[in-house]
Amino acid sequence: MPELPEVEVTKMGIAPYLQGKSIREIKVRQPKLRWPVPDLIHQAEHTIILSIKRRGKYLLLETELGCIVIHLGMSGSLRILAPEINGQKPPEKHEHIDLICSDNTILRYKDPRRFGAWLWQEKGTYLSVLQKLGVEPLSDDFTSRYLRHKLQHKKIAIKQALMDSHIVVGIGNIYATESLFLARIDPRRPASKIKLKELTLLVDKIKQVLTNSIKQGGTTLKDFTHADGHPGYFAQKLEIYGKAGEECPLCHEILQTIKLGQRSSVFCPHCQK
DNA sequence: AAAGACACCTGGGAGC
DNA sequence: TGCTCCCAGGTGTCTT
Repeated sequence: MPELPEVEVTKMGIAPYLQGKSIREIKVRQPKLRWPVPDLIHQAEHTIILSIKRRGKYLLLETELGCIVIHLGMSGSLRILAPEINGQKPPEKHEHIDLICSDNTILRYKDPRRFGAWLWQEKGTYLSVLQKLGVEPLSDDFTSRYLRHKLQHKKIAIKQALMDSHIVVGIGNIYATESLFLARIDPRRPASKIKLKELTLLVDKIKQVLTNSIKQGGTTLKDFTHADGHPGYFAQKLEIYGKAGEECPLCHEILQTIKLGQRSSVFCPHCQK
């Protein structure tokens, strides 16, 4: 499930193959994603990919006329088919979109659950989904003071607040679970009740976990052109995510699982207060 | 304004 | 082995 590190690694993986290339054609085999793929996306055809950026979990392919905005949802992945490496493989099941460059390099999008999105943001206009996003967790704007300000009237659990992209982007269930464990904060606590000192530690752990994860993913970049379609990132080394019922790595008590905002949450009742 | 529920979708695992 | 059931997950939108 792609969270910020996976999207960042994807960006780094595909950028060298796409930057400066001309888009010959965008082939949409399955337009029914989270939102229908807009016809206007074809405006990107015959333009140059100027740069590839990331905002939250969105990838932005910038052209002269606007931006192709890609979200991987929870099962989406991108890979590169380069003519000299793996040629022109026919698309397989769930490979919904090809972005074909004039030199025959293909950016191929696969998304079995179709929770992802391909959108078009015309130059000078702004998609509301992008406008509403909160701060980047790895930027200097993401501080304990910012969090305290955003959370001061929030009664929801701190874990849900961390996963709210209007507050801070890119943190999903995995990294929210992990960073709260590392900061030893109980995920159920009301967001407004977390002390500034705890928020400082939490912000620090979030940045640390995301940075480490990007570093690990960066070692597997070559996989973006592997013929088997491996998306180029692997399960990261996680402390407690997905380990309910196992022992806490710190105190060896049994890790508990609860539902917070319809999402399962693992935590250690002994270490996280 | 804030919080909770819900929808979207498919693969995979559990249980029978 | 094969069927059914349930769950996972991101996030916008609708309801309370």
